Amino acid sequence: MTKARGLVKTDKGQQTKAAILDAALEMFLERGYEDTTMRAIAERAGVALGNAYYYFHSKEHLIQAFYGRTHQDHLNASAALLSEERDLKARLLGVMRAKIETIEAYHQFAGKLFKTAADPLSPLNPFSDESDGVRQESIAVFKQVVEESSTRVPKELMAELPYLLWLHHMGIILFWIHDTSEKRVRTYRLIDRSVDMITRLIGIASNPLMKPLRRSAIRLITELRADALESA
Amino acid sequence: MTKARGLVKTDKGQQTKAAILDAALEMFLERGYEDTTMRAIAERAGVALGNAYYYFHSKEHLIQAFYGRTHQDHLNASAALLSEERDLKARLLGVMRAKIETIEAYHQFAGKLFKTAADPLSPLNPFSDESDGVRQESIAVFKQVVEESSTRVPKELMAELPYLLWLHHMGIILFWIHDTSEKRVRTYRLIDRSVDMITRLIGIASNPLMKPLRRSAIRLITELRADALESA
DNA sequence: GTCTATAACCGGATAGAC
DNA sequence: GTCTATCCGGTTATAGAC
Repeated sequence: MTKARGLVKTDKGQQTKAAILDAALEMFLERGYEDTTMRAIAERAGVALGNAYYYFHSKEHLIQAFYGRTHQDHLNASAALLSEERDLKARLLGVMRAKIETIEAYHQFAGKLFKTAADPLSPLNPFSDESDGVRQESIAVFKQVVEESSTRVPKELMAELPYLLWLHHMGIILFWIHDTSEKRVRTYRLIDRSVDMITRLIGIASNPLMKPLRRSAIRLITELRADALESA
Repeated sequence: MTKARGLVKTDKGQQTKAAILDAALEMFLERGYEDTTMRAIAERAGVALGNAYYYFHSKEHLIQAFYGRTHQDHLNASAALLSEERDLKARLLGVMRAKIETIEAYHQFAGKLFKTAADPLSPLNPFSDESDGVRQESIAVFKQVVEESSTRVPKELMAELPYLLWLHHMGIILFWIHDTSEKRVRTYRLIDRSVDMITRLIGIASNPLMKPLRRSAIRLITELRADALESA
């Protein structure tokens, strides 16, 4: 209700905003999030400190661009696989590996990033309203992974599966943040194993005998999703 | 290896440290974590600002006391149930509800707390070495939940189940942090539903026909646990 | 109304005297 | 072990230019 802030109208404004953003992402990569001051960002971008705040509510808001940027990278990196491969397991595996590959460069400051994202009140929180757009797009990728695969999934499960896979992917990222192994081998191993488990579980859950359990599980997930997103 | 800080030797030191801690926890409850300044804590404790930092490396370190305190509360709140009830589902349900009840008073600043705990480099991180003691004790509660129940669990599953239940409990807390519903009804509902699912899954996983899947799952969990704790 | 710049404020953290 | 003085950086207020 207050802020016209960030709603840039002029060309010059666009350029200024982009300059600030570029400077920020550059410096985050160079020296990490916490060691990059707003003053330094403003200086590199060639604007005054107050001006940076005119375009970005806070330092955290600069990170939102990171989401969008890496998401786009991820889409590009996954596109070929998703159009060629039809096996569900291979699709999921490929998409997850691509995800880690696209964010790998940011590993050193991902911890700080995650830290701010974990705050329920932060706009960066993946469950928050402000993250809705990115989250929807991210879930959509997993929807595509399943829908355009050769695997048949019961309709009721299909309704929740993309969200579940997105949750799984968030868990993998959490693990990756903590993973200090060389070349992130542990994360990749975890991906291999968990994707294997998931595809097997989907198979089992699709068995008609599992219907009662499946219904309970789906009710659980549906509520979980509704609640998590509503209260965020 | 560096710091003698916080290693209190004298009686007077003990008292000062305790005074600071009490003042801090009081004020966190009264006005929340972020609205409580170190200056205000020092003032209420009757010491100088610098002195508070002599005893606690940072504001975050004041929170560690919170862990110990609520864990003890949780143990007390669960003791009666654990000695009387033998049904696994009832035991797990009781322990989980007791957990939320014991931390409910801190809900308003739990978000900030979680935020710092999410940082891989923070000593408050539940996977960190510094948290090892509390984590072990916490996992031990779930070990007791299963072992002293009337349910038989395959040995290989039994080895990982306490850790899994602890992970589930961390997930519930994460949900609770984001839960703004009245009386936290959503969290309690999630507990009911997820505990129901878990006990059913244990039943299914214990079926001999499930052995191959069970083995895969257990291998996944074992590695996950080893990696998460080693790289922390 | 759109944008820029300067000067403060505030609170976490540290230095160093006693 | 305790204090005072100070730094530092995120954030805000405000004045004004286009």
